[in-house]
Amino acid sequence: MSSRSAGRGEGRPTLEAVAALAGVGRGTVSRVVNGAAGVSPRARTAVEQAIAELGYVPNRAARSLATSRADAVALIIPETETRLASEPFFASIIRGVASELSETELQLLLILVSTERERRRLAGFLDGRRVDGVLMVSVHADDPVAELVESTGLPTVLGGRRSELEPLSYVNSDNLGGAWSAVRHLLGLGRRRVATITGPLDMEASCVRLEGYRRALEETGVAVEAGLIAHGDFSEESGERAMAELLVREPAVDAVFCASDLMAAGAMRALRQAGRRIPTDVAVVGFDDSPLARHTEPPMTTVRQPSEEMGRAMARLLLEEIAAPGRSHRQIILSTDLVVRESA
Amino acid sequence: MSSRSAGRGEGRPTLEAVAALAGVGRGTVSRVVNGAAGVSPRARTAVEQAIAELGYVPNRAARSLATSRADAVALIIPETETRLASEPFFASIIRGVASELSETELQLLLILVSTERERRRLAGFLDGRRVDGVLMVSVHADDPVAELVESTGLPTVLGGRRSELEPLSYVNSDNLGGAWSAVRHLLGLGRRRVATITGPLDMEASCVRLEGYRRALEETGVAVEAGLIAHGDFSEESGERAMAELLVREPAVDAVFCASDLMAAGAMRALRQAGRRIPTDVAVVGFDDSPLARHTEPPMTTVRQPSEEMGRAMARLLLEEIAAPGRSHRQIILSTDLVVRESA
DNA sequence: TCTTCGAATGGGAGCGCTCCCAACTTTCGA
DNA sequence: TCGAAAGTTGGGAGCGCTCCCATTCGAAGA
Repeated sequence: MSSRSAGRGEGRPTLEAVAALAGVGRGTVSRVVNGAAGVSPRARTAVEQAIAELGYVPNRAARSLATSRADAVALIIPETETRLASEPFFASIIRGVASELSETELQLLLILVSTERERRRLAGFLDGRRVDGVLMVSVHADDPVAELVESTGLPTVLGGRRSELEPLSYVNSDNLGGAWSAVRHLLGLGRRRVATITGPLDMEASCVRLEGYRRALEETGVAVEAGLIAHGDFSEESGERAMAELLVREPAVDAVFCASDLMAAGAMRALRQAGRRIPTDVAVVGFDDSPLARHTEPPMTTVRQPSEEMGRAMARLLLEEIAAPGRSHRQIILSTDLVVRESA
Repeated sequence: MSSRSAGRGEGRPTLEAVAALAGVGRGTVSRVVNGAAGVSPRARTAVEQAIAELGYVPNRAARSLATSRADAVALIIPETETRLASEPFFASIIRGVASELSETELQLLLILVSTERERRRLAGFLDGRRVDGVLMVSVHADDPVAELVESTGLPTVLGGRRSELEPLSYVNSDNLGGAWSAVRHLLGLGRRRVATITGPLDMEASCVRLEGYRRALEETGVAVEAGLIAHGDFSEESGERAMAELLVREPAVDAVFCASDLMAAGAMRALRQAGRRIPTDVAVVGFDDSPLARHTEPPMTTVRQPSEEMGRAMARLLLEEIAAPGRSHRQIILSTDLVVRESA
């Protein structure tokens, strides 16, 4: 009605315009738009018609301002370009999160943090209350980013945990069981000099996979030897290097369990260079079941972790946490399973 | 000053609170926060101190509402889960975009569109003016998503183009040159029965790569034979299938240029199954230089396209377009180069 | 027919920020 | 010494929505 808005020409239709056209008040339109109860069928119809006619779409900034909700969640990936691109794990997580979120009104903000600058920027961002919750994957033990997020008090769900007493909600895959079954498989094949290449030990997943390796060995009465344990950082190069070391240290090694497919691929390369046949001389098992595992020569036996489902579960948990902020934190463990191909 | 805000306890500090503490007006604080000129050094200092003391962070929703800017851009990926996870190309694009954007105040919204529902949701979203601009990759010729985006009139930059007369701004890699040099390399190796496995022909990149193949052949005086051209859809399976077909149709084939690494990996598998040695019997070249290319057996010769740089360039172009909406559209072509490994 | 109570409704009062203009200072040249 | 010009500053008026309360309208019960 105000001559002001009439004079502004091309502005998009507002709630007020819809109300005017439908011949009702703003409150009623708002109720209809938000699906609130207490609107007569007649009014509802009139409003819906007006909305359709005007092509009205609510202005989110205005809504956010009024409700102090952001209608968005952030997915934080504190990793380098290399890992992001080389590990399909992240893409799967993203996909899972996105698909779960697509059922809701929430937007997905992607935040990659690799430099110190980006970390500082993140701090300001989170304080600006631009998101209702945070998802974060690939958390290292003393990750300053994780601590930053935790300190904001925003609803948060991690993919993986920082330690056994992780205070935040998280979704994890059964790393222990996965590693255990991989090594059991190797032992079942009659291998007795079973080595392992671990991931970075400041990540809980790495430690737990190592623990699974240990337990499988112990259970079978095979001694755990320090010489059979080498360390990597999940990258292919580190796997290659670690395998080369193992070969020097323990020439009799006849199997190796790697904490990631990428490292397993590196290990396979090192083995090939050393003239060892896979799996005849040395059996290899990876972890992740990334697409890569099917391309190696021979195709890799590996532990599948349901990464897309992890993303979905993370999103679901976050939604719950946003809905009921008081509730205590929860965790979800997703099971893994061994995919037997030809490398072991 | 208002007793209201005093009574509200834990609300985050507002512009007004900063103004009160600094002993200046709202306008002055706003100017300082936004780096506008016309603030005396004294006032500026006082405001900065107050900001630091209060830990003030501007509320973005309020700013958006007042300025009708969203301070965010969307990256739309209209692809299936499979491609997203299996092609590191997307991850690199994301990384490039994110890193370029981290220099600015803009947020990155990631939108994956695979289902019809998601597409409809996207429409409402874009109309809601929740972003200042749109980035979109993997555009197919008659992509309804692209048309949707185009119809919104939002500043838009594509990764790849839909056709030669693409009206929107875009960043592309030199598909023609890349394919050309790959095939020239094969010919230089003395191969004469050079096949190609194309990508989906509703994508311009696929057509152009095929055109590069043709030209290289023609220039060298080698006839282009329909029988040597097989079609895939960028997936590994399609590459395997296409290679199998080729082997049946043209048993004498001695080289194959594949429009993606993934298809090349599939082709290699088919060759292996057929008992052909790579590259002795059949040389293979891929396209992308994805991490995968280094893992195949033998390591794959492929055309590198600078995907992260593509993401960066897209973001830069979009920033320009947002800053100067009137300007005519632009395009950037990034060069590709051949990475020679062992498969050719 | 009159009262009572719940359902439906309109619209004021913000949410926190930017924009812009009027007003106030300072600084200079005449 | 005075006025103009330039530099600063404060704060009103929104941006479009939600929240909430006062009001209105009906229908059911007495």
